[in-house]
Amino acid sequence: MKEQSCETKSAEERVNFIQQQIVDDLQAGKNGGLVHTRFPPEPNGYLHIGHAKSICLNFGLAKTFAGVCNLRFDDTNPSKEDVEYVDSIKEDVKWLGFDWGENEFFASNYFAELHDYAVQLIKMGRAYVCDLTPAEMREYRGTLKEPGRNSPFRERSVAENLDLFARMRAGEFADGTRVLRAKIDMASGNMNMRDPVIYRIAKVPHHRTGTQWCIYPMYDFAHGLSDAIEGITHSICTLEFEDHRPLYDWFIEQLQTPARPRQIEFARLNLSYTVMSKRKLMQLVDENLVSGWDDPRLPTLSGLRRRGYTPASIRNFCERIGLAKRNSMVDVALLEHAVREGLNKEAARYMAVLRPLKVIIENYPEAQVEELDAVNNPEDESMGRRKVPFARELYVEQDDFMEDAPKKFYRLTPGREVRLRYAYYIRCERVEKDENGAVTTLYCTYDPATRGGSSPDGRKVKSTLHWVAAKTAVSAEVRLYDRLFLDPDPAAEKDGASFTTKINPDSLEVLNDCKLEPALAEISAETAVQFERLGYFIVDNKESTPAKPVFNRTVTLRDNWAKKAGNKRLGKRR
RNA sequence: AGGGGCGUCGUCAAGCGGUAAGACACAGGUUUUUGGUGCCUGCAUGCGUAGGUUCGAAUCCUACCGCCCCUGCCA
Repeated sequence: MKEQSCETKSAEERVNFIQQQIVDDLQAGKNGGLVHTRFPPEPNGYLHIGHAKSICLNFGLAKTFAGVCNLRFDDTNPSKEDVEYVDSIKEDVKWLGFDWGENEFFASNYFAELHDYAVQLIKMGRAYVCDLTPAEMREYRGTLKEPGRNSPFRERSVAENLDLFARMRAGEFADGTRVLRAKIDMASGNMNMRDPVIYRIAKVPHHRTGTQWCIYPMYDFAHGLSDAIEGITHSICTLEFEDHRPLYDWFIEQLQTPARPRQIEFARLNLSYTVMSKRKLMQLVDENLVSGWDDPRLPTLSGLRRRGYTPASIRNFCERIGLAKRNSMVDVALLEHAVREGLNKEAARYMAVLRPLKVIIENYPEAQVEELDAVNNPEDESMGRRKVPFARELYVEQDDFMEDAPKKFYRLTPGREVRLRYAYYIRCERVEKDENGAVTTLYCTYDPATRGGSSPDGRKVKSTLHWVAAKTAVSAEVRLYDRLFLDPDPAAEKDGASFTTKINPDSLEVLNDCKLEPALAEISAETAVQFERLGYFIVDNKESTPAKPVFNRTVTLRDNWAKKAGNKRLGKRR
């Protein structure tokens, strides 16, 4: 052991606790050396970044152990599920970058087998039909501190149970009048073992099996047995299912399934400044607090996609957050870091002015237009260069000019010379204001010797501004997104106030008169770009048109100036 | 008569009896035609608390304390 500690594992080789357990199983010779996982969403909502953690985990495990990962829809409750969701789930998993090949399954495909397993349990005397009402059943169940009582129907004969269950299936009884229960232990400290319901009557058409069934299996019964049917070796789920594990094992043990899957639990992802539960996401959508499941402020995969997050950045994020069993809250700053890191390398740079301020270069020839040379991505030579038109009338950012500038402000101010990126040094000579005293136009002069952005005399300039030539500018709408909630943990509702009261009123700001350099008109809806000095943006995949381009801000660039200035007026959220 | 889990930096997270990795955040510095990027530096004598075992404890033992989950015919 001493020897091993000498060759300590590198960060790359370090494994999380689930990988460790799989390695242990493999070394113990279990499952014939195979690893087979599954990602089992219920098609009753859209996937979010918490699901991404699970997807990356399950598909990742399969990959590292040369195994397989199934996509299985856990569709055992037709009243809540819909094909709309199965379609969106498939799209999202694919987009995230995972391929389940032929391994697309549905728990509903196993309804016949599951039914047979239930019959088998009845024959073994391990399941019975119970006529208690839901209220009665609750009463019989006991409480956390007190044992439950046996149902008066617990000792029905096998023959009677078989008959009743067959008639349940045949549709003879109304919803809620009878259930099939496993006969385990009403006195168990684990509530899940107090004769859990395994089948209920629901005369509801199923999105895949139609009206073929009017009884549907419960999660605990269906899930583990579906795992067994598919030959899953490691069934990864979240912490709240930890005390369902004895039940999971019980069904598999009783029914002596050929495959013996093992359930392992991990802590689900919580992200600061957002909500992750399907119920809460659904509420935001239903109450029109957001524009839909793909609202760019939501942590849904469709929302993140529309916001401009890349699959790679999300996978990267999932890699970095680690895996453990303690409940935790990951700082959304880590997600933002992951997307900036990726986009810094990949995104082409362009110039766009969000809040235009007119600049007139008085000594620049009236009709002249120059094509100036610009680098597409300083991080990646191979992305080449482009031409940007420059002319007498330009727009710069309102934030980049201050008439009475504090000493630390080194952008444009009267009398000061700054650089227009890839263009010239200009000096602000005077300003024009409207009747309210607001600056409307900057009159500047340029130095023709500084073409390209550097001066032959080596003269320094305090800052470099982005700009767009007025004549050739493309007008666009730009949507500035910020975190949806003011509270780092809106779901906690500590003060008793609903999470919906903590929505950030500034989570969306729509700018209608933005000016883009012409090259931006050609950008496709899938291509992330950087607006220099502002952030990363993407064409809105729903509402942008060639006539009226719409860009969404994915994330701002880090901004030390705004941080230091510590105030909004000086351009905090640009 | 309760059962099941979890406590290591502001936030995640390694650590598996040999003397506290890493990331994000934060704070400095430096480079820079993006106040971006990159680079450098700093950031737990401490691992929920208290005892114990040991040459040696975040790791083992005991007792406390704190937090999360469980009483759907949801998953």
